[in-house]
Amino acid sequence: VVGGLGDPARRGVVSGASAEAREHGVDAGTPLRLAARRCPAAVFLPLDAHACRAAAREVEAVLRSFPGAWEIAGWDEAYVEAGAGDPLALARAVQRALADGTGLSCSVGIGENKLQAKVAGRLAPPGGIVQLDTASWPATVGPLGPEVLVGVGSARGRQLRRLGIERVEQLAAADEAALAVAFGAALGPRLRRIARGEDYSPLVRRRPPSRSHSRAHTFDEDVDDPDAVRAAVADLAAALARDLRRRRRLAARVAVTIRFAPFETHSHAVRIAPPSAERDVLEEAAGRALARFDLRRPVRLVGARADLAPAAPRQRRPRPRPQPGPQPMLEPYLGAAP
DNA sequence: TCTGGGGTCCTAGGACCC
DNA sequence: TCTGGGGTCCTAGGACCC
Repeated sequence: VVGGLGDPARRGVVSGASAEAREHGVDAGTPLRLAARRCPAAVFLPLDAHACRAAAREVEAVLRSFPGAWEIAGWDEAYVEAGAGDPLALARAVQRALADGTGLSCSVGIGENKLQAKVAGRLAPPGGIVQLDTASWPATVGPLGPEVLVGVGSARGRQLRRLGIERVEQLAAADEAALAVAFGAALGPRLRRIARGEDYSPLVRRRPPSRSHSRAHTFDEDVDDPDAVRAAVADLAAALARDLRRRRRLAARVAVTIRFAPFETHSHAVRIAPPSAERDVLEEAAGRALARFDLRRPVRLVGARADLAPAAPRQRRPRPRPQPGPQPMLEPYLGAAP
């Protein structure tokens, strides 16, 4: 069982578990303490982010060797464009290349768009391949619970069931106006399109620059000393400043999150002008945000987030110097008046 | 049972402006 | 004194993803 610090006595959740552990009801997301109770014989290992990142890069290198467009969608997920070729043959070739190049196995989902491919991947057994298309979608996915869809987790699944929608095919046929009332004008109709396997999102070859960066820490035991909370937030702000300087990004806003026991989460944010990655500036801003909380309750988690100023544009060729000669005259500014 | 860490996106509501 | 009808922007919270 891999997860957290690898110590089931400490707070953390399971990242991944062997088939043997999964038979005991230990799966990704299971609290480590519960995992130890369900499967006392399990060996617990810490999540090794460096090893995971290194493996992800190896996988990426293998995918790059294929001619089609590809999109990296996380540490253990990617899309490859099959083009006009046989997608099943491509899937097998990807699996072989990954096994040869990295020793890793993967499951593959095939679809006519990213949504179908992803849902197919969810249905595939470890190391297996599942193919979906618009024609087979209703029979294969229709009878399943809505949580199989991307964008429907436990909360929306619960809400759908409250509306009497227990299967994907019911969501696909649901009244659009009713969905808009329940989920919002944009999200409601979109959920219905997802249930129909409709998706026109393009492959994203280049990851856009990140919009935020955050750090958080859950205490092993709830903390009711406000000074200890303040110290933890200051540490997070300092770590954030280091991260931002390494990434050459600036914070335009700093938000502090406090999760009170047992599990109630709130956040406050303050603006930083001009944007900065200086430790003092971020610490001061985090302190101001934290001051808006009433800390007379035990705290379970502290978090600090930087909302990033737009990334500096990449260096380009120097622009040609402005031509000498008459400059265009500026429009005289006229005050708005009725 | 007791719920991590790092992200993104969407929505509701309020402030503010004309 | 009690009050419209557009907008936009910001914040906080929630849901989802891996």
